Amino acid sequence: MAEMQKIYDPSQVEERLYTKWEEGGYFHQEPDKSRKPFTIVMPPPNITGQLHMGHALDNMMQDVLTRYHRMLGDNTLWLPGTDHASIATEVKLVEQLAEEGLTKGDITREEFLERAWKWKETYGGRIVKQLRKLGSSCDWQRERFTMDKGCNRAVTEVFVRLYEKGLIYRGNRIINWCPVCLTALSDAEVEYSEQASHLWHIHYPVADGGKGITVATTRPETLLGDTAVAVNPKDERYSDLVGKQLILPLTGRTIPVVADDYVEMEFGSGAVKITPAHDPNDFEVGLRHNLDMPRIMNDDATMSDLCPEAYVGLTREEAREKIVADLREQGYLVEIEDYAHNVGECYRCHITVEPIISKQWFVDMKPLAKPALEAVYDGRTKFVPERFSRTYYNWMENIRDWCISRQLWWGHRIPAWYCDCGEIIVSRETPTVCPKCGGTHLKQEEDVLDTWFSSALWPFETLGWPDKTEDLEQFFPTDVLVTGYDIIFFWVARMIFSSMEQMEQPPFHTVLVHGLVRDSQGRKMSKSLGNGIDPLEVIEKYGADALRYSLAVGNSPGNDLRFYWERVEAGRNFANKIWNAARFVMMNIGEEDVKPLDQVKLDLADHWILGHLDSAIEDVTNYLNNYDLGMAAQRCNDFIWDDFCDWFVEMAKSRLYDGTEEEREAAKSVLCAVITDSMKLLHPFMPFVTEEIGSYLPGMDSIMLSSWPVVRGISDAEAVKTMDDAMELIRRIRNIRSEMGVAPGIKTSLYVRALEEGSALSTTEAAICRLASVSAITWMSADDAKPEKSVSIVTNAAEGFIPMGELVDIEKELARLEKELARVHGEIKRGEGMLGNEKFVARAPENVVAAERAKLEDNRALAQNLATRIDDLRQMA
RNA sequence: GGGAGCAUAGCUCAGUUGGGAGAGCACCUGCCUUACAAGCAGGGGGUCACAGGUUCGAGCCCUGUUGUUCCCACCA
Repeated sequence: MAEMQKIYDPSQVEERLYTKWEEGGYFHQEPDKSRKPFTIVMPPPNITGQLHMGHALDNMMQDVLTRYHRMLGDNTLWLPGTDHASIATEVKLVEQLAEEGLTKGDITREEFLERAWKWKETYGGRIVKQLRKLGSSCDWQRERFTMDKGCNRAVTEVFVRLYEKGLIYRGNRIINWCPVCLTALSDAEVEYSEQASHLWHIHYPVADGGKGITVATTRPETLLGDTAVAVNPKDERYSDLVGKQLILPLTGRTIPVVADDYVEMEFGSGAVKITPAHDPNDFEVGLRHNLDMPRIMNDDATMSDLCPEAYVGLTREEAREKIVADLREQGYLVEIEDYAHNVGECYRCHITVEPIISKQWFVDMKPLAKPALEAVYDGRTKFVPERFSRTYYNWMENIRDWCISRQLWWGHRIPAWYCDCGEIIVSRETPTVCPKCGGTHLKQEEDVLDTWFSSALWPFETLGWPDKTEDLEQFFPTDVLVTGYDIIFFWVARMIFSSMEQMEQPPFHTVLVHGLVRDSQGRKMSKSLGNGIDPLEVIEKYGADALRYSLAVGNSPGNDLRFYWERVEAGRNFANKIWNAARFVMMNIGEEDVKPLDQVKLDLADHWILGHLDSAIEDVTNYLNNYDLGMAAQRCNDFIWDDFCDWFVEMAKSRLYDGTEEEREAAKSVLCAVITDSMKLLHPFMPFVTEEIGSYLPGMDSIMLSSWPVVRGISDAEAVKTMDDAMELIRRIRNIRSEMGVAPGIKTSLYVRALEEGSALSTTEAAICRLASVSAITWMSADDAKPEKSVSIVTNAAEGFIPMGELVDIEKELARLEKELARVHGEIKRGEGMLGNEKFVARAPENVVAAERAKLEDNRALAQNLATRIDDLRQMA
């Protein structure tokens, strides 16, 4: 057997073990109908991405669950993959072109895609290599890519199905346009931030004379596209002007005054300029009043030739400046007011988006949203923590149609073809003739789909859908989705409605939500701030186990956590601690066989540690089942460090060094059993060090492939209690020594007043002496103490129960709780005006009420129990 | 405007059926005790934001207040 090093060095271990696991096929399992499946699909990182702390956290959590379920014996699959990240990748590629002095216009689509695939080959593997460093036990044999052939087929299938159902349509609508990426964006892809700006008050004179109207705007450059001024129909100030024409300054055009409810009378002057082509609200007004919708900006946000000649070709910023100057000069500018308002930016390039009318493809969301909402309402999918379901409701109930077309090249090209006759053909296969006119001149849609369209299908497209594969049958629906709260809208919501539509069931039963990893000052880690911590650097310095530990301990579901090097250090220290504990065990076991627990005579300390091990197993199992990873990790730490290392190992030394053969056998057996189970419990969190230690343990091939520990129940409760007394005794002696300033090296004799004659404590006397640094214990009766010359300790085994008053009327308590419950649920009852005009009937309360009622019944039973106990105690007293 | 989170020891945070106020780091004291100084033993330190309420009992449940962070909506 190899000698264990004094200090655990992860760099000597991690890569070797990972290679062993991967090449040994440890991560891969074939579908096995005889076993319960457990499936996680990995949120696919972007191929443009580099591993960051968010990935580290996300993947640690998934790995913990995966390793746990694998050890439970489930048919476990963690399916990895990467995302083509349409827009993000295209941004990179355009940058790359720019370095060569080129633009997209200089090369063909085919050349561009060739570069993209090449880019994917070069950099796309980077992130998956990095994920391996974390110890991620995902099945790389099943690795997928959102743009591989299978995914492309799934995307096409879904698109065609939705189109045929009338849920995908093409239309002229106002959308968010990024003038740099030169593509449409969905609402979710726009980020808003408050910016200091101005409110410009501009006077629009009446064409046939009269006082005119002053409007306020944050965007004076859009004036050139105004086709009306709107006022509230109830606003008496303007009632005589409705229907009249106003002069639109700088243009020589006249525009009508229209009445529309959208206008708030109280804000500003109560009159709004209407630019239908460049503002979502104005667009709606424009539709209602049949207004012209001139697009006054080009795709790159320069002023279009629908503007007066003086402005054509200016950028929107230049146009604003010139227009304000011209208005001022011509006397139309009434006032400039400071004003802060929210401005939308492209989530990729952070340029201010321009709302623009454009012909795009959309998904009709309302019919899809309804089943997706129901799935969460009735608990088929649960968010952990639960509060994120409200975030989800909030978004899904107010869902708007999803703009899915992107004017990009890198992505799934929309499977639609246009015939010269005007017919649109949406088809799974490339069509050759137009079914309407028989024409053969068909041109495929240039646009690609939103990245999230393919991500939305991830839980089933990766398992072989639309084919009915064995994988799909066994592993779908998946179990847990682990992700940050920041992409609930982008991704989770879309996976749920896509799965409800295509698979007629939710894609997973649990969404485990985690927070963001922030820096030590609580700031978001970002490239621009330069405050990001590279997980690979952490791994290099302290090991993947230490990193994982630092992300697990002290983190509760859904909450952000701050990154601290100190925490990683604590993880490293813990790894080293257990390494040395194992080293101690191995040194003492030697080459001899270890007897099974049922063949040795257990002493007090054995019963005690085995009892504590049982409860640790129980707790850790429960925590993991409840997705409370932080608590589970903490519990492992506490048991191993405090109970096992600080107490049991120390207690066992007397027997190992000075004990009889029988005592040595027992100590070795227990040490071995406990360290083995400890490594198993900890393995999901710290896979490397536990696996490495496992390789030294007798009869252990791989901790990773071993089975999850089970409660033994062989510990004797009385013995545990006596051991607790012994520990208390030791603590008191230590205290007294410390107060008296007696160094540990100086052994004193100890007189203990035992409460009982021949206490069981005496069997562990040697260990107590050792831990308390006393040379001997003299047991005395309670009457014989000689406190003045010796340390006198009294153990009090019968100390204290919780004093509890009389429990009052249980019925009253129940009634009160129920009243409260009714009120609470009265408040959260939802269902007003959701999904547009369609009234959605919520059925949240029924099952919640049932659950609450069950809880109350439990409470009641508990209360009755306590009352009985108190009665018993009273009678005893 | 709507919604959610957070406020517990000097710092960062745990605390899930209401009954012990805790961990890591920092600090103080004593220890190189043959697994581990990346360690061991002992210790100081908190009116659990504030005010009410329910309860025999509240960090935990209810109401309100203050401070703070975030998400959604976007009244020009």
